[in-house]
Amino acid sequence: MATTLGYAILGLLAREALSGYDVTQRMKESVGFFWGAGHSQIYPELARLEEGGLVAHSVVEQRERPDKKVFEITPAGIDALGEWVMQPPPRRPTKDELTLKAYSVWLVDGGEAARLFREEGRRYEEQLARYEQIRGWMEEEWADDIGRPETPRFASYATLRRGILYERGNAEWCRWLADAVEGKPEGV
Amino acid sequence: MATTLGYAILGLLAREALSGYDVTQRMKESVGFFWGAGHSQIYPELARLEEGGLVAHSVVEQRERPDKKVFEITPAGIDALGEWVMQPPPRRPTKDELTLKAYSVWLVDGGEAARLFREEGRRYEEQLARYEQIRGWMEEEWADDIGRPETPRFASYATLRRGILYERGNAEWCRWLADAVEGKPEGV
DNA sequence: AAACTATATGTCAAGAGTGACATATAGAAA
DNA sequence: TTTCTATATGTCACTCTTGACATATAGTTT
Repeated sequence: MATTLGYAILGLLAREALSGYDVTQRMKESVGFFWGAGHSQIYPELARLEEGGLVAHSVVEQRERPDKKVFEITPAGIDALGEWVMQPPPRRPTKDELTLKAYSVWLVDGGEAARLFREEGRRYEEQLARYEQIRGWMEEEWADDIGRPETPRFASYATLRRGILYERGNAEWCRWLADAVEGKPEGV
Repeated sequence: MATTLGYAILGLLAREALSGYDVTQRMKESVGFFWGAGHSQIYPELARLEEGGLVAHSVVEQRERPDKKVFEITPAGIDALGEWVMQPPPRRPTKDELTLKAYSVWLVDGGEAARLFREEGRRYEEQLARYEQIRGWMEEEWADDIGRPETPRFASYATLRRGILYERGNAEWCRWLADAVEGKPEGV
């Protein structure tokens, strides 16, 4: 019924009612860790979801800000989201531009390549540190819900753990590659 | 100058001259581990690369098969590829449909979710096993080149290591999540 | 004889995604 | 006073990507 972006939005609205602007913000933080979209994709997609009866909006008038449309997920939306969750996702090729660059790294100077991959590794480590911090916070503040798979907090925690493994793997690989192109032997 | 797909193709042609059909096959194996494209994207992209002077083709007549166009990278193509490698890639959001499903996993039955994530975990483990096998083969057969960052074999080995960390992280996470939605405590 | 597979090269329509353009309110900063 | 930032919603053109359609040779299988 909906597109993948549609299900990403439904995943947010299943937690709380949001305006298109709010959805756009969430796409830069929480959900943004594993899916992405700009507002130019989000507003039309919300309209399509409403057309399909998966969400409904009401206008909220504001005094100190422009009025906004707040979207709520419908029972049909909850059903559609739950059914989509259980379908095994199609196996699409991972597209990783940094790995693609590594594939041609043999053409360039080792020292310069080391600089690039060390810098990229730093970025992954920074993101990893942010994730680890959020994880610590969640494990303290959400201690009870994290053990309950039927809560949205458990699901958020699960996706965070995925992000941590991802960033850690990337950071580790960048470090290894930077060392290797500089001629340092493995494990030093 | 070229698109990311263009650089993926140049990365292949920097190793050996290939027909469009060959490039398509490589996109399902080696390069396909971190980039993807069907032939309907590859043929027009090869034409664009040729227009830009980055590749050149010659027609090879065959008796038992249809004739083919074999593409070679030009010196300008090598230069463009090397320059692109050194540019830090734009930070695009990781798009992982399985993680997106995990974000809404709290809506569905724990037992059914466990089945899904265990099955997906198996797929990652299978891919990991394939990669580990290739790694073992490379470390035996390519032992000398793997220590030389200026060889294409080193670069291929580097991307394989990235793939191993990726699949391992995914498999580990799927196992953890399947256990968690079934109510099993951490580390059992 | 017909169907299927592998090789080989292309086009086309539709959908997904990006970045720029466009407009509006209101507070805060320069 | 002007500019900047945050909130708020939208469109548009362009590019990227996917999947189907299209054609052709030659060997293998049914």
